[in-house]
This record gives sequence, structure tokens and C-alpha cells, in this order.
Amino acid sequence: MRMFQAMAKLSKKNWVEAGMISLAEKGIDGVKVETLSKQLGVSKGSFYWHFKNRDALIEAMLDDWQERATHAIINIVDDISEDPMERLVVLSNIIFRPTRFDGTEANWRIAGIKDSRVAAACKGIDATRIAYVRDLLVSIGVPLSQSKHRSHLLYMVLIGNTTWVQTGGRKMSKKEVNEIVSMLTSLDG
Amino acid sequence: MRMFQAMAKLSKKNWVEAGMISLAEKGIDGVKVETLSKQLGVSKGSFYWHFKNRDALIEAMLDDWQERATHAIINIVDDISEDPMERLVVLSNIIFRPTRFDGTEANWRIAGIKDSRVAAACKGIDATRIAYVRDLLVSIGVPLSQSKHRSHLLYMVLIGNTTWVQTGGRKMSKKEVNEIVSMLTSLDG
DNA sequence: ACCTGAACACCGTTCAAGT
DNA sequence: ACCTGAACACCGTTCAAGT
Repeated sequence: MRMFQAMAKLSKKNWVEAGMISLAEKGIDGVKVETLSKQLGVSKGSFYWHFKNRDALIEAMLDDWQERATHAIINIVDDISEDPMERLVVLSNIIFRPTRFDGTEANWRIAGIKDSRVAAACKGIDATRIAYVRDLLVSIGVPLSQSKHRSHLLYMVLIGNTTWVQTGGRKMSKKEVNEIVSMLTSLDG
Repeated sequence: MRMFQAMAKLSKKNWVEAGMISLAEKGIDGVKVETLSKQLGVSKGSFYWHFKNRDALIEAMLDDWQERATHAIINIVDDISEDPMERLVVLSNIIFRPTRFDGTEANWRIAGIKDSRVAAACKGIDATRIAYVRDLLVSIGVPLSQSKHRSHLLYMVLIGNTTWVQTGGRKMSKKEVNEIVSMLTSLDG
């Protein structure tokens, strides 16, 4: 609900940012040309200089998210440590930690039901993340077939948790996150 | 997309019926006061004599569906035979068979994501159906704990199938339905 | 009891015109 | 290059007035 003064000319980026905040807070239907224009302090007409239509904005938001949601996080984690065990702990605490963009994940997934482009993007992101965790587990010493299984399990917990939170459920505690990590990395059964 | 002539005065029922068709064909967002009015050959104002607002129509549709989707089907099945095995076969072929209201199920479920009343209705319907199938399996001789398990499994297949169909997947064949039934009713492992 | 018609608010989209 | 302002279409909602 923040308002911006139109001190300088706007770029595509400004609209995408504002759109992402609306998405996280109100879902895909909350991303409205008129509302965003008011927030940014310009007329609706201005929007159509930057984008062909509302759909083009959604697509730009999707691109932005794909970059940040996967590669950006993976890069951060990779920079922090060489040790796969540490990486997994850091990653888990990032993805389960509450942020301003908490609603983003769940709301993209919901939007994917109606919009096949969104669905395709989700699918790609899911696969990248699951593969990354799978590789971490393999590096830790978990056999491949179990690593596949467990990385998938972790991801289901992530989706379940974000969806649940979105519909009023409580967040997972740090302790619960740690328990999951130790389950995933156990080398027996 | 059918049009009706306003030969007689309309009742709530007419609006609910038209709404259900729109829901099945176009999803919850396709249920529009203006569109329905045109289809029924009356003005938008007419709608607001029957319903407080669009939301009240959705609620009436939900009530209609709850009646028909569960109890009506169960009554039909119960009337056809006393034998639980036959009942299960008949039921499976009803719920997996393509009908004009095929989209209804999946679209209610999708609407449930945004509307907690819809979500609650889905939950109740799910529970009733699963319990009914569970009881059939128990009558056939499947142990209770396995019956719970298998009725739940069948229901997941049902949801998966309808959702999949809604997003462009193919329907299940009669043969596949029969295979599921024989799996569920097997008395070993 | 059921419906019309006009009005209003909200929002997506277009476009000529402005700086 | 970026924005305004007015216009139009679409749709939910209200309401006085009609039969």
C-alpha cells in the first residue's frame, strides 16, 4: 500500500516492482493497472507506454521472479560456503523464513491454475530447485535414489507450508526447519 | 452459450442453472451478472430482485451442487443394487464418466482457493464421498484400515483426473476405471 | 411479484496531444 | 522518451419507476 512520488520518470522496473508487491499481498487479481498507476503517481495511460497491456506486465513479473526465486538464491547460498551440509542449512532457513515476498510463491502457484505460461514457469523453477537440493544431498553422501526422494519431499513440505500460510496457517519454526534438515541428511534408513 | 426467451417470469432456479453452466464452461470468473442476464433475456436489474448480489448467487450454486454432487449420486447408486460390489462399479463409472458438468468439480475446487466458503463445502463433500466408498469397501470385506487407505486413494485419483482433464489432459478409459475398481476390492495385500 | 432503464463506480485499453 | 486526459467498453450494484 505504499505510495511513490513521481519525482523522476519511471521505468519498466518500477512497474514490475509495484506489481510484485501487489501480487504478494493480494494475489494475481490484485495486480491492476489502475491501482498501480495511482500508487506510482501517474496516469493509467503512462502504463501503456511501458507495456503492451496488463498481460505483458505479468510476463515481465514472471521473468523477474524466475531470476530471483531460483538462481539468485542459489548463487547466494553457493557464495556462503563450499560445504554442502552448510549450504543446505542456509538454504532451508532462507526458503522457510518469512519475508515481505512470502505471498509471492503461493500466489504464483495459484495463478498458474488459470495461466499456462505461469504454470510452465512454476514447473521449471520447481525442477531446478529440486535438482539443486538433490545434488546437495548426494554431495553429503545420501544415495542418489534417496536424494531424489528426499529433495522431492522437502519441496512438497515447502509448497504445503507456503500454501497453508497463505490460507491462514502458522509459519514453521526454526526448530522445525532444523528437524527437517537433519532428517533429510541422515545417512541410514 | 444457449439463449433463453423470457417467455415466463424467472425464478432463482433459472439463474442458478445458468450460473452452473457458466461455471463448468468458464470457471468462477465466467459467472457474470451481465452475461447471465443476456443469456436469460432480461436486464441486469432483474438479477438483483432474486439475489442480494453476485456472491449470493455463488452461494446458491454451492448449495445446489452440494445436494446434487453427493447425496443425489449416492441415492441413485443405492437404488440400483443392494450389492456393495455392484454399487462400487456403478459409482466409479458415474464419477469418472464425462458429462456436461465435467468442469464443475475442478472449477469449484479452484474457486475454493480464493473463497473459504467454497473451500469448506469442498471439504465436506470430499469427506462424505470418501466415507461412502470406505463403507462400501468394508462391506465387500476389505479390512477397515485398508478401506480408509483405498477410498482416499480413489479420491485422489478422481481429483487428479478431473484437474488434469481441466488443464487439457485426456479422460480415463472405462478399462482404466475397471482396473482401479479391481485393485481397490482385492482382498489380499 | 418480477422487471426496466438509467445511473454510478471500477477497471482495461486506446490514442491524440503535450513536454 | 515518457506522460496526460479524455474517451470507450465491460461489469457489479443501486434504485425509482413500471406491469
